[in-house]
Amino acid sequence: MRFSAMFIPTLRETPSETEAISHKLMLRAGFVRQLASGLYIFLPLGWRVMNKINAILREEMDAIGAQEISMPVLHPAEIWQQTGRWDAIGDEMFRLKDRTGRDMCLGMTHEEIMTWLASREIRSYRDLPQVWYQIQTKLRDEARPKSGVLRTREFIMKDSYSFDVSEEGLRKNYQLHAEAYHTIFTRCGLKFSMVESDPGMMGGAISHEFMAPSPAGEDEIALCDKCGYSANVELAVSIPVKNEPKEWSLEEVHTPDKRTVQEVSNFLKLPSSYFIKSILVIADEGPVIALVRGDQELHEKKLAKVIGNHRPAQKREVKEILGVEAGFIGPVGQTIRIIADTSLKKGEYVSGANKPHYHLRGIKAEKDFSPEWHDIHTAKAGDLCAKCESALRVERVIEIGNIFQLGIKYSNPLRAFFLDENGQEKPIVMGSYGIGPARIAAAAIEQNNDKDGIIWPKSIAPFDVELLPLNMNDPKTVDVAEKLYADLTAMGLEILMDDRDERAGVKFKDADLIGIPLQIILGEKNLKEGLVEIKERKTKEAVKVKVEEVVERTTSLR
RNA sequence: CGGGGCGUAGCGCAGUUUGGUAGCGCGCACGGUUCGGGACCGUGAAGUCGGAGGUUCAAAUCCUCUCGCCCCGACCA
Repeated sequence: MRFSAMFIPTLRETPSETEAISHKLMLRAGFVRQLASGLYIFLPLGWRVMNKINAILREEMDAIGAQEISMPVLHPAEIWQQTGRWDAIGDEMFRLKDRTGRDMCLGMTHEEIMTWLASREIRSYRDLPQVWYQIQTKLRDEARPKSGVLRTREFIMKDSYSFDVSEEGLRKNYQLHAEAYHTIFTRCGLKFSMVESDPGMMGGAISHEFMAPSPAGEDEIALCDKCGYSANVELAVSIPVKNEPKEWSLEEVHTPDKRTVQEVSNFLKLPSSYFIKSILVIADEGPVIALVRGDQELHEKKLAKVIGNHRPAQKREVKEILGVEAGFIGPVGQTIRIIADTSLKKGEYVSGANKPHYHLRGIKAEKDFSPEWHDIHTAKAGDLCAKCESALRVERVIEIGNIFQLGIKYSNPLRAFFLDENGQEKPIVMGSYGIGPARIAAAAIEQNNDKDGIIWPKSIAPFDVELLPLNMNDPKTVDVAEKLYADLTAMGLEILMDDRDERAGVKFKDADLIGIPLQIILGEKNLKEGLVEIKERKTKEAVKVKVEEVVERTTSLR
């Protein structure tokens, strides 16, 4: 491609109202433009990258026997009503009516439609297994689109669905997908981890997420370098570092106006890990006290799994229900339901005395209070791995893919049944598997950039090589450039030739910004000696090479 | 949905406090000089100041309403 013939609107200045590096660089380098909040236009360069990624997705999906199909984006409501998600999902679903008044929605995902197809077409165990996938647009009315292409309202997703006769078949397809995903992300040049994840509303028992480390991410994962344990902090379990034992007998201590853990900790000159944080929440069943150690944070979702929907109590409610203001509540002598984090089972603690301006020191679990024990704290860096007790690391990550074992959650309500060898009717056992190609692109930029711009991994770069004939008014430069362009193209390389009548500086700046992995620089002086420069975008290292050797050297570097 | 910020030329911004009829840099067009890391000189085009209503002799500026975008949080199948 000739630069002059391609629409590459680079920007010298960073548009304001952008935060994520990938967002800034995609805009500046002319890969995307924003249409509205959470809606992006992919320009020629951006679309080339997307297609590179999609080609890898297709190759690896085909390699595990998945078959590409294409499903509508507009769905009738009935199918979503049958699985209950029409009602379970709120404002995030785009809904509309057709001209006859029929309820419709725009697909946020395709479990329902894929299962509908299976329910109509799959009758016998002989028809199974099947794996179907598509690379298709999804629409979600996100509460908060953000970070450029990372969280949008309309996005392309590679989604595949496996259909099996048994759990065993599902596990096999699940495993195949996990392996394919490893290959895909490795090929795309990403650093990533596969972690245990919370299936959430997707349903099913087991799910994993593929996470690319980046400060622009929205999730956090806990990692153990020793035993390899890795999980989304949504469900990661950890053991807080143990306290030195204390020889305390139970006694009240006067703590005038000291309410927060921090205040009492400073006042008593005791680390916050010796305190019990008592948090009153209002659940559907009524008030519940949640206890976590003073240096830990309560994990709302873990607590929700135990007591269901709940909200923090207001200050006024604390006083009404417990008879003492929030700063001085504690577990001892309570009659309402108490859920305590398991890390409090051992040790001696300080907590509120349920009496204004007093705390109790020397509290022991089971002796002074008897709660229900659950893991309800948030795993944090420095906590110990629940499996091998070495220190955990916590990393911010971008979710680039996920895999779910759905089981019969969708096949049952949609009556996707088959007859087994014995003529027995059984629901198809399903899995679903997603990858966001735009997130791969964004994560690749987040992980590979410098002050000058993007540094694309070779596999997903919009072009293999950028040719930079510096002076388009020099006939020799143009001749050599045209020849190299033709020869390299003939070798199967994709070349972007900056044939614009621009100054050298402009071409260099744009080339670095756009981030094509190899630059071949044709300067007048070098050409007089029969030389050109081959420069790696990543290292900025350049070698001078004879014109005749360029094709060979370039193909070997690629 | 809660909190905060911002809408002035394609982009980045000043002007708003204290009303007086819109400006700078980049980009763009044309001419000339330049030509290995975002050149220089000159000329020029380009803005219903997000929108609607109001106050006023006069509104980018003050008031009311409204739309949009960004950030933090909640949410995220």
